[in-house]
Formats: sequence, structure tokens, C-alpha cells
Amino acid sequence: MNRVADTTLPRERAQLIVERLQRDGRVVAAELAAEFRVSEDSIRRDLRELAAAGQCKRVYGGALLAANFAPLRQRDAQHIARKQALARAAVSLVSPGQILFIDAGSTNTQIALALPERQDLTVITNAPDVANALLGRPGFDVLLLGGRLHHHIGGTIGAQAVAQARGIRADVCFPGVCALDARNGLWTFDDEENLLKQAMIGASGEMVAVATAEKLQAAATHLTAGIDAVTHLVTEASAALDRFSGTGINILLA
Amino acid sequence: MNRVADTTLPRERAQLIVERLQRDGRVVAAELAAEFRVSEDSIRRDLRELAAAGQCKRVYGGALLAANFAPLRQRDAQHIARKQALARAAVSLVSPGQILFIDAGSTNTQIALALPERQDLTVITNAPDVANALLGRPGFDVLLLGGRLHHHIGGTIGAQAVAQARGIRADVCFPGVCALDARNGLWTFDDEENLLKQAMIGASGEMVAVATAEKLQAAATHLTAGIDAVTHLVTEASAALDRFSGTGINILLA
DNA sequence: AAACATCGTGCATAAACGTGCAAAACAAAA
DNA sequence: TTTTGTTTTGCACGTTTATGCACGATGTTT
Repeated sequence: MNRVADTTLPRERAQLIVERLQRDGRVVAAELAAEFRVSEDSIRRDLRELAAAGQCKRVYGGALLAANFAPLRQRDAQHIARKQALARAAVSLVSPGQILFIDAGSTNTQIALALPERQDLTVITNAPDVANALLGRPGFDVLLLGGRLHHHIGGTIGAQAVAQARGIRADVCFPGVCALDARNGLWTFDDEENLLKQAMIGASGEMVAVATAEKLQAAATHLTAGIDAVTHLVTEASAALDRFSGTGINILLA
Repeated sequence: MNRVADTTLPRERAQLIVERLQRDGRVVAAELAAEFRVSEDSIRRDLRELAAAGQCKRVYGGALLAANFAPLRQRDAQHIARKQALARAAVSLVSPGQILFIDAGSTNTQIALALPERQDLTVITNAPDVANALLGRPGFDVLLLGGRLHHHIGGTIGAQAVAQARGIRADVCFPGVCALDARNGLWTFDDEENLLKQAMIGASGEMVAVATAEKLQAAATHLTAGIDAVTHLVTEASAALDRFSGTGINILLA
């Protein structure tokens, strides 16, 4: 996570600070000063300007993400904002150079949008929506899983996609979460969708379940993966988390 | 790293700066001056011009990539009305129940949008954009060709997509047209893109070339298909069509 | 309350900037 | 080849921007 650029343009630095802010939700002045090799005075000046522009909220020691970051376009803008918050938290688990499986789903589309650019990431997905979110952005290698497109799921499924996924080895998998419970694990509705998710998970080192609070109360028909296969759970503070206490899952709250 | 060319034409230099900008997202004036062996003044002049042309954003110390500079999306936005008109004409060649290849490209995205619903159409495409245009609309069976996504083309290319396309038999193919001339036929820029187009065309009974007027004057590097492989040409009334008179192609004007 | 960290402001310095101008390089016409 | 006209370049100049430091003020912790 070293940003040892000998020459970082002032404006570029401000931009990077914003990116970091969006990703982590907060920044510490002293840390930034060390990373960019400038005095804290300069960082403070940057943060002051960003705060004046409404990009962040200045606090003692650093800055926080400004709350008023809601596009508010759709009717379910509420859901989108929640999913964006989850996505921002989820992408903090990604490191430069990693290979990611990103399954179809509206939350996962937000994850794709929130992924940082120019980090040499490889993304394998079955969702044209996810592919579109990454198209034209620098630093992304995108692999599309072929096959028949399922309209309701919003991604490809079937033998071909499964076979293609099996031939890959990835670092992290972001499966779409239909339902998740602490006892059994991850559930899915559709049979073929289930098979593809299992292939993706099996081909990945880690599995990050990103789910809104209600997904932890929901039920579905096919058991996709046991609870011990879940390495991280990214969810909301309002979620019922007591049953997850003994599972050893790393829980990250948006 | 170092570009010690003794002879770098001014125009060429600007081009290289843009390339670097696209690759790194930023350029430093002092570094460029050293690499091109010119004074910083000249570099500053270059950057000023590029910024005026909207290719980059000038900042203290150098320049940053313009935030909204997405090569593909930009092409999408251009001539939308003209492409919609072409698309409306092109879909009149489609009959219910047919199987269609739709290649990547902004014009072809418009074709997908213009296709009639509830006609039991099967669409095979390498473009997530095309898939998205059909997603959720009734009466479409969509097959996505897997593989590595090419950012500039806006679709998948490579051995996998080619193999998948070869295993299909379709009625009509809508290849993306980089250039078309009456003597030789259909041309393409990229080598791998060319191979996929050939596979699509070879797997289809008919081939419909949909091209704006300027595509008939353009040139490209790879010959994809001979002129006799083109069954229909959909283009604009303003196009130079005299040379196509003896080819036996069915010409449809938007 | 004392000790300490962080903050904003003012100031000096250095780097980068735009502008105007004249020399140099280049291309086209004689 | 020489001449003419255009483009490109480097330099000088005054201006703007960014930076680090000093210093007093304001928070935070113990």
C-alpha cells in the first residue's frame, strides 16, 4: 500500500486523497503526509480545500467522507445508497494485482463501480452489468463468462460458464447473496445459478459475502456454500449479527 | 522508459504524450521535457493545447487525464440519432424466430435496442453493452460469448469467443463495420477482433453490414470478408454508393 | 490543570506558469 | 540553390502556485 511516487502532482494528490476517502471512509493527515512525502501542512491545506468543495468533512486529525453523497435518481435510491456504502466497505478488502470473481447482482455492480482504478485488477464476471461498470476504466482486465443470459439473474449461467470458471484460479470471490444464515451458510434460488456460484467459490481463495441486513433474515432454496467457506461478511450495522459470533468470520460493517 | 529519439516531430510528441496520459493517468511536465529533449516551455505549450482540445486537464506541474475521457463512451455519444436511424432500418431485415449474431459496436448497440420484443429472437453477442440492451426485455434469448474484454472494442475477443461462435449456426450476422469498400469488402482494425468477426460471419447464413456514410470512405488494416459475403448493406442516403452498383448487394437506405 | 497534538495564519522561498519576442527550423515557392 | 513565409522553439520577464517553517490559538488527553 505504498505510494512512493517521487513526483506526485498537487492536484493528483488531492484526487488520490478523495479516492482513498471514498474507499476507506476516512483519512488521517499524518498518514497521508508520510505516504506522499510532504509536510502535514500541505495535507491540511488539501483537506481544507476538499472540505470547502464539499468532498469531505474536516475533523481533528484528518477527514471523513461527507454524508451527502447520494445521487438520488431512482425510486429505490435508498437501496442504492445502502449498496454503495456496502460496496465501499467491500472494496477495502481488495489488494492491487488480485484476481476477483464478481457474480451478477445489483450489489455487486456497485462493488465493480467502487473498485479503484489502476491497480492491475483482474475481474471475472458472468454479468454484463459488471463488465459495463469496468469497461473503459484503466487498470482492469475483464474476463466475461460465456453462456446463456438469464434475464432475472442478470448474468450468464449454464455448463459453459461453469466450465470456464473452473479453469480459473482467483484470489477473492464476491458471490451474489440471496440469503445467508449463520448455521448453514449461503443460499441461492436458482439451480443453475447455484452451480455457477459453487464453481466460482471453489476456484477462489477467499469468499466475501456482501449482504444487506435483510438478506440475513431471508431464505432460499439451494445451499451454495457452508458457513465456514465464508471468509468475510460485509453487511450493515443494523443487521442481526449475534448468531455469527462464534463462526470465525471476519465481519466488516459499512 | 527513456525516449531518446533525436527526431521527434511536434505532432508526434503530442501523440506520445496522450498515449502516456492514457496509460499512467498523469504526466509530469519536467519528465516529459527531459525525455523529449525539449524545454519545459514546449511541453507546457503541448499540454495547453491538449487541454484546450479536452484531452487532458492541466494542473500545476503537469496534466491529468480528463475525468470523463472514456474512448468508447465518447463514440457512443456521437451521432446517436444517425445510428438510431440506421438501426431502425436494419431491424426490418429480421424475421421472428431468427438467430442473430450481433457484434460489438455503438451502432450495433442501437440495433439491439431497436429489435422488436416478443418475436422469439435469439441473439449471440460478444458485447456486454448489447446484452444489457436486451436484458429484461421479453422474447429474447441472449447468448454471451466469453473471453477477455477488450476495452476499446467494447466486446470480448480471443480463442474462447471464436470457438464458442464456431459452435453455433445463426441466420443473420451484424458485424461491426470499421471500413467497407466495394472492391474488397469488410475491413477491421484489430487482428483478434478480425478473427472473431470471421467466425461469426462463417457461422451465419446472411451478413448485414450496417455502416454510416463515412465508413465507406474509411480504411482499416485487416480484410475480414469479401464483398460477396455481404448480403445486405444498410447505410445513409448521403453515402457514396456508385461503386456498389454492380456487386449484387441489397442496399437499404435509412 | 498540565501536557501534548493538531490547527490556522503569515511569511519567505522555490518552482512552475503565461506572455511576448526573437532566433532557429522547416516547408514551399522562386 | 536562394528566397519567402510559417511553424516551432528557447529565453527573459513578471506573476501565480505550492511548500515548509514559525508562532500563537485551539482541541484532546491524562
